[in-house]
Amino acid sequence: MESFYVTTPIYYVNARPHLGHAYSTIVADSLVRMHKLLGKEAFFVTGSDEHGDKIVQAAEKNNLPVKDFVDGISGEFRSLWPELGIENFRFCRTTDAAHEKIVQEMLQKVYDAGDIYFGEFSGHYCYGCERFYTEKELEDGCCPQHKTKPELISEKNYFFRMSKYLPWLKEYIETHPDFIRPDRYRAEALGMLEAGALEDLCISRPKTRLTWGIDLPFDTKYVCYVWFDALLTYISGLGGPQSQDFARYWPGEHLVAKDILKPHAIFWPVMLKSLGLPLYEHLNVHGYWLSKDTKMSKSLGNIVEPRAMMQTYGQDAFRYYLLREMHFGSDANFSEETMVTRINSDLANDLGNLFSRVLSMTAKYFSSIVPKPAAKLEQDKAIVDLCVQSMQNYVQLMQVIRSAEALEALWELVRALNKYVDSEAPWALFKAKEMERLGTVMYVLLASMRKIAICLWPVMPKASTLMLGQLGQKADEHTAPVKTIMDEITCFGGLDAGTTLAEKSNIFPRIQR
RNA sequence: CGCGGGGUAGAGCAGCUCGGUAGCUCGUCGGGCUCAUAACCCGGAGGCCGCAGGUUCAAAUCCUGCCCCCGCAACCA
Repeated sequence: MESFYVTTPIYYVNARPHLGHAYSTIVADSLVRMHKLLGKEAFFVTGSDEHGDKIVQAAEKNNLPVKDFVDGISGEFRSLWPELGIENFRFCRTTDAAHEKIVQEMLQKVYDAGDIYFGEFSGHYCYGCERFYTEKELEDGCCPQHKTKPELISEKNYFFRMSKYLPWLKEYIETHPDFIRPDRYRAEALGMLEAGALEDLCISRPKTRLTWGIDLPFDTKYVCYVWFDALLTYISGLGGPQSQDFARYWPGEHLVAKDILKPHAIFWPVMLKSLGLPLYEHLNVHGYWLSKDTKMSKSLGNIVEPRAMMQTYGQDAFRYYLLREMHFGSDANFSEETMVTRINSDLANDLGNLFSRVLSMTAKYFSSIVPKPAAKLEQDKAIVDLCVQSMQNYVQLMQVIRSAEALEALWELVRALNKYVDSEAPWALFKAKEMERLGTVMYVLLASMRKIAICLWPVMPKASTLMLGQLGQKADEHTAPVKTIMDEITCFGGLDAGTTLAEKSNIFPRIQR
């Protein structure tokens, strides 16, 4: 059986989960479900990044021991996902003993390969902030926080010979056009390399400054830099390079937001190269959810709570909205108003109403039993063709994480079916007692609806399951409804005549404003 | 000249790689149907495609300049 592996970022636990985290993770889940629908074995790794300065500071602010603090936030992340219909994941914490062990092994390996050296670094250090500032961050030569002059201090640290691999990386990105996608972020990454401004990466922090981290195996007076630690989760989540899962699932896909492009586009490939491991397949970079064209932030008070949205609008509708509204790569605006519009027009009016009208007609005309189709006319064949077309586009686009376009492609079919109902006017056929023709029309509709329900499982697992149930199909939200969707694309049947259906349907009620 | 993205109907977006009737969703106006969740279907109105030049028989699409918005800018999640 083929396999598929994807990761979300390993979320930094200095704050609670917000909309952006939810989006990344929902995309990962829908992608995994899509691949399961293609008959593959698939899962994703997500988790929490728990080391570093910021965490220690956040814990202090909350008057909690660091361990208690990270346990709390990490737990919040972990428990949120199932509420959003997200499953098929392994949740990894950078404080897990297994992870720490692998990080140390990897550090030792890079060290032994001669890619780590001990050197001196000097910079503007603010004792108040306990961090270095760059020239440009300083305001009139002073720390922007404390308005004091930072001290120019030198510190001995371990450096990773990143520069050695940068020419290779540049060429790799140039010769692999979709290694980083969409294209704009590939250009951005090349820009970082172009500038020639990247130097070797400092991968240690002296314990005099920070103890909350993983010890360097070759010098216990230092802990590991958080990114070096966190990125390795993508491998430790599989059990490390020696594991069976690694052999089976690596290389996989990465899913990140644009703010962490650099570590994933530059640091990580170089680390993998130095470790002698295969590079990931693709780095898939998405944009930000904005609120009124502005970045969401705690200080502005425009943070969107995913749990609250889910509770108000429902898990499926929330997932649909996020996956339909954001064109992967670009920023998108989040607002409840546009969400309600989407839910009402796409889900209630187009899809929900289609189910409602067709099921109630089948109840009226055929006592809710799937009729046997007779010979198909031109207009019926057109629907069958469109089914193939839409599903092909949908599956193809979902795989490259263009869910907005994918859903658009599927909705072409939904709209065409509503149109077909109108043009074929089953109620007129019924009045004219043309039962054979009526049976064909209803069959075409019901069989198409079944296809749509199957397609939607990755996006709306609960609704998909409900729809399939109403169509007399066995389904549950945790298991892909068919062995492989490819078989469904090539053959229009799949719904047996004689199947008993639900008498009515109200899966997506309109939201009254 | 730091890097990158963007400026297309009232709103949100696609089209730009490979020039040739400007497209989609929502909204709006008019009509149709009656199976349905006041839903569905058809038709209309609405755009000098940021500005100014250039190339071309022809430019939203290629080139040049300018204006405006947004993000990023070496240990920062």
